[in-house]
Amino acid sequence: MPGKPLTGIKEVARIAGVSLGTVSNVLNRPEKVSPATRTRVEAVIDRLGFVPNSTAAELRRGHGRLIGLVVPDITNPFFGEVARGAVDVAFAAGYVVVLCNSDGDAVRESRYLEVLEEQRAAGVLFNPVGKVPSRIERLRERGGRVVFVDRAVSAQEHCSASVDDVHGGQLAIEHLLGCGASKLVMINGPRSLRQCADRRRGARRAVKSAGLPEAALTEVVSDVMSIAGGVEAATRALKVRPDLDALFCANDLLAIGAIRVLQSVRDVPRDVSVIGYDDIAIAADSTVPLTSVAQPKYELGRVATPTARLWRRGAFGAEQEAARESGGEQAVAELAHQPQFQQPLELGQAAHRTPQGDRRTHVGHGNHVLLSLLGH
Amino acid sequence: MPGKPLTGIKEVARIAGVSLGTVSNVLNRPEKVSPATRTRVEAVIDRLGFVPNSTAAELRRGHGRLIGLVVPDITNPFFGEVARGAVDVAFAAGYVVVLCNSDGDAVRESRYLEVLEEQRAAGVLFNPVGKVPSRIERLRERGGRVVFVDRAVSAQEHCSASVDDVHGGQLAIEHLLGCGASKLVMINGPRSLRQCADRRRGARRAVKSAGLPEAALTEVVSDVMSIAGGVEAATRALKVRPDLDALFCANDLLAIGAIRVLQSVRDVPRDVSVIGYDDIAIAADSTVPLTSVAQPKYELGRVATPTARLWRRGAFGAEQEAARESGGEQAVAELAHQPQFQQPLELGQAAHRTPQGDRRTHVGHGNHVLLSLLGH
DNA sequence: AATAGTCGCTGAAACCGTTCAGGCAATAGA
DNA sequence: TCTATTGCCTGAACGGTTTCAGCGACTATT
Repeated sequence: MPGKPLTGIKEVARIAGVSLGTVSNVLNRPEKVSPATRTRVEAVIDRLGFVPNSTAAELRRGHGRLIGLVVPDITNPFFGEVARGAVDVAFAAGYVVVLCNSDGDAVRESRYLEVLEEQRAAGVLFNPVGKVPSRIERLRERGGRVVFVDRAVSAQEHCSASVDDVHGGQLAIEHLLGCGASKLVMINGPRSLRQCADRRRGARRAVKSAGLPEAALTEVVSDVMSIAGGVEAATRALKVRPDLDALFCANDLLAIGAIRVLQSVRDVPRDVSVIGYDDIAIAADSTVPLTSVAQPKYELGRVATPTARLWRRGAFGAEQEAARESGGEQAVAELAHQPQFQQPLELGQAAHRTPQGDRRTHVGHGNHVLLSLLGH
Repeated sequence: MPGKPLTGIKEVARIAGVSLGTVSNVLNRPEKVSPATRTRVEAVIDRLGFVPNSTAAELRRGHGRLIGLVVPDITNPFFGEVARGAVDVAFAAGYVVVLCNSDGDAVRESRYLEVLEEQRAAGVLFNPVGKVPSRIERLRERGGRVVFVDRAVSAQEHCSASVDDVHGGQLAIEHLLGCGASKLVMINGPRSLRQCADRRRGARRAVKSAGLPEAALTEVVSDVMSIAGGVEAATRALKVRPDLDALFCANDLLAIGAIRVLQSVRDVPRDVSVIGYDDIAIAADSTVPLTSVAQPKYELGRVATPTARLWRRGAFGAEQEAARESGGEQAVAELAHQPQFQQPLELGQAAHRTPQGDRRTHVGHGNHVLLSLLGH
């Protein structure tokens, strides 16, 4: 059944007339082998179609080349982009990303962490459904590298990659005020999520800075951050604040839902300005373009991944040292400036041309990813 | 550095006062162990916080519990849904899905297949970027299970899970004709993709069946099946066929782009009926709901996965036998009727209520997934 | 009472790379 | 000539689990 009995390193060594160790060196430390021998061994490898068995290598090394990405919903374009960023970086380094879709279910999430532990994963990129599960502690004890993505947790406890959501919330409200609005509504997600709490904080701060009374901003909370949630919350918002002239939604899906409702009552965007958060592609390109606070989604994945992969091996040099010296303080690293992150990204303040004209603006974080490294 | 030296099965055996084999049995074949011993061993496992090392197990077994999912673009909601289906099934069976995003790049795709081979993946779910790469043959020779997803390939050569796209194309045109249209345009993807060719074939068939001349349907091809592609193709379509009164797009992203263009010239959907393909969630929920041919996306992933996982172990009983007897003929299996696929799905012919009223219809394949099993 | 079968368990082999102490030979330096 | 140094290679130990022949003890069959 299993085709030809797989060729192993042993067979290669025998045929090439060298020892096991030499073949291994050709594979992993070519510079240690004389060109002549190397060529000969490589020829045999090709001829035999030998493919190294990475399970064996992992067993020996004690850990694998798998990186877990645990997210609540991979069909959400936001996480899709994060995943792309993570996969790209991981892949370039010879690692493989395991997609773990917890589907908003804590049990499943926990089971995934267990599997990753069994697989001796090299690292875990984690966006928890709710509270940080205790299993994470176990994983960490065993030397597993865990990085929270888009979920700042106290820097004393964990590594994380996130953006400054307080700032984001502030940007959103400033944009709305710039449109001349004064009767503001924010449709928020559950405040137990750090991001939501932060965005709200920023929003309130912006209101205050503008010299407006606190009451100028009404908050409506939706349990689910989906289109359906937006529909429901907007309906409530119209009851609570029928005269609203601007709407800030904690993510784009909420905004899409909300706009659907608003449209049936008011002229959007003439009478009501709307701004979302995340800047998912579909929002930019949808039939009614949506203004949104851009997040460096792809970049979040990109930045978090090397941390999960090689944190502790000193690859971050200065940053790591800084974090270590301050005994677990939050290190703010603009990784965009490091060589491995030099690819230009089209984020930041940028107008976006649409067939309907420039109805849309990105209000962005640029590349500013907060990377919190823990002194383990 | 690596916390406490990980407890192995050996340690557990020693402490519980049994042999290695017994611990292994407790883990994998509990029924072979007397209740007394089992409880004792389990207690030790708990106490020590022992987590089996699956790399070792995989090395011994000769294959892993990883299933590769290779797709051109995971941010496309279509593949997102397929992934969900695959992950759900795989997970329930203790397998883990590795997300491999080839990003439309054949080189990267090939590299992924290599990694999966090195990892001795249990199976590969594959939606190739272009031609079927030769590496697939190698993989198969080694006993790797490969299943093509949403990409029917000749049944003599490979397993695949797909839907009848000829039928889908036919459904689409029938819907448009039912709306009273007669000047039809189809915006298609590259005809080198089987799906696109099939959808076109179905469309032409429907035109013919309705007694219309072939010229009633004009085809416009877009290289990329994205929103941007739709914008571009629709612009061309308006030039070629300015009087069009109905539009069929080979996927929803194309349709979204096309509608944006059409809207600026005509009243959609009053003057021009539009139908997409895939029925991605965002299309259903977007500000302008889009009629679409529903595909059982999630189901495709669900059905393909067990095939990749245990094909050859006889798990499909009758189906497998049938396929084997006919020496590689295409076996059409309505797996929806098998116990493991009994969860009801809301697909098929169904009206969809939106705030704007019933502007949207699913025209669907229902659960009918074509599963082509190969007699290896 | 002898034979066969079953049950629960043991212990060692096998899986396949990686690693590392060490060996050998050639070259450089004294 | 003798000692270091360096470059290249060897080969055995190792890692954690699964698998399987086999063993002793007990039960059922004849």
